[in-house]
Amino acid sequence: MNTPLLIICGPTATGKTDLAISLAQKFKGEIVSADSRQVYKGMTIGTGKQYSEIIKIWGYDLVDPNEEFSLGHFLKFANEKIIEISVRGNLPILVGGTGLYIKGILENFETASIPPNQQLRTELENTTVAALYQKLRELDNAKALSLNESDRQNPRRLIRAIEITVSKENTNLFKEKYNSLLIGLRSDIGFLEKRVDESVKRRLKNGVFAEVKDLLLNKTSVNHMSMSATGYKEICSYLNGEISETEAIKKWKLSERQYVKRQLTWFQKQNDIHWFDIQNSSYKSEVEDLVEKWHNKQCQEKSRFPIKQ
RNA sequence: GCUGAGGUGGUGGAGCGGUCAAUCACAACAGACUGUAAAUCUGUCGUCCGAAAGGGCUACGUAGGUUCAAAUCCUGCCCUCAGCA
Repeated sequence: MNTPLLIICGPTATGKTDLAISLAQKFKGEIVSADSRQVYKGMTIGTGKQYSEIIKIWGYDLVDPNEEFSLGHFLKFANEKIIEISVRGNLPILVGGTGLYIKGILENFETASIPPNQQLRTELENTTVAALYQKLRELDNAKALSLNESDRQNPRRLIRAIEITVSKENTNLFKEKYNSLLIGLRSDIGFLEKRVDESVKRRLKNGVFAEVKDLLLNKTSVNHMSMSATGYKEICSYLNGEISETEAIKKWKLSERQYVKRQLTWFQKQNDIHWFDIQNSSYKSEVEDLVEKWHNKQCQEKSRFPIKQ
């Protein structure tokens, strides 16, 4: 029998973690965060981490903001964590807004374990998209043809595709299979925008500016991926004197809204998500009912086919 | 009141007689996504008809004028900004 895995996804500022905590209490769960920016130490206020005293949340503070972290690291970490939690007899709950990370857990990404090839990336840095595409066609024509019009013009994707063809690494390292239930939280865009604005306000009050200042003082490079996070990016521009404080806040709010839309576009396309509107006052109990049914079924099967973990 | 600069699409800002429905950027809208994913990339973007090719209409403060042709030249008027009174 496959490991049960409860997943809570959706755009930012929908209360995913709050919901997860309450479900974890009810169903004896532990949370694994699927968030590409909460992995960085010291990025707490801006990324909206919610440390909980009652429920363990894994996946926060995994690396320094100057370190590399990406899908491959996440899959390794999260898959191990989920199994551990399950072995412990608890329910693993994966919570987050990083769509690719969640997809990576659910599907088998064969090439996700191939690490970046820095030398190659530097070499190809200034190559035009046309030339990159041409190169990919020579190396792996099938792959090149499989790319859509958008990706054919995306240097980052083209370089990665080339990187994979050149790689000698073993693939297929993350091969877990889960019995998952996906819960998606969302609402109409106007409501979500309001929530996002409030959340920005709250984080300002909680001292994000000071947090970013500290990070920069601790030698975090503005060019590092961690500092491309929404809010951090804008605050860095302000601290570097490129824009005013008011502008930074305005841009931050804007980026948040745009991010919400991108997340909605992504998640809308994913299959098997049970969607709940957070404006619906009874959504929490509806989620609980659904999870309970699913959870009971998992438990029954477990007792019917007991296997040694 | 005088002098100088300027008024362009949702915004910033090019254009300075024809190839202009107007470079570009931003916003907006739609979308893509298999180790950077809170990243990156694509398409649309005055309006109407059309599946498309294409066509019609309305537009560069405003009213006139010059010209075969005006966002671009000239004049009046109305605004904005800067300097002087």
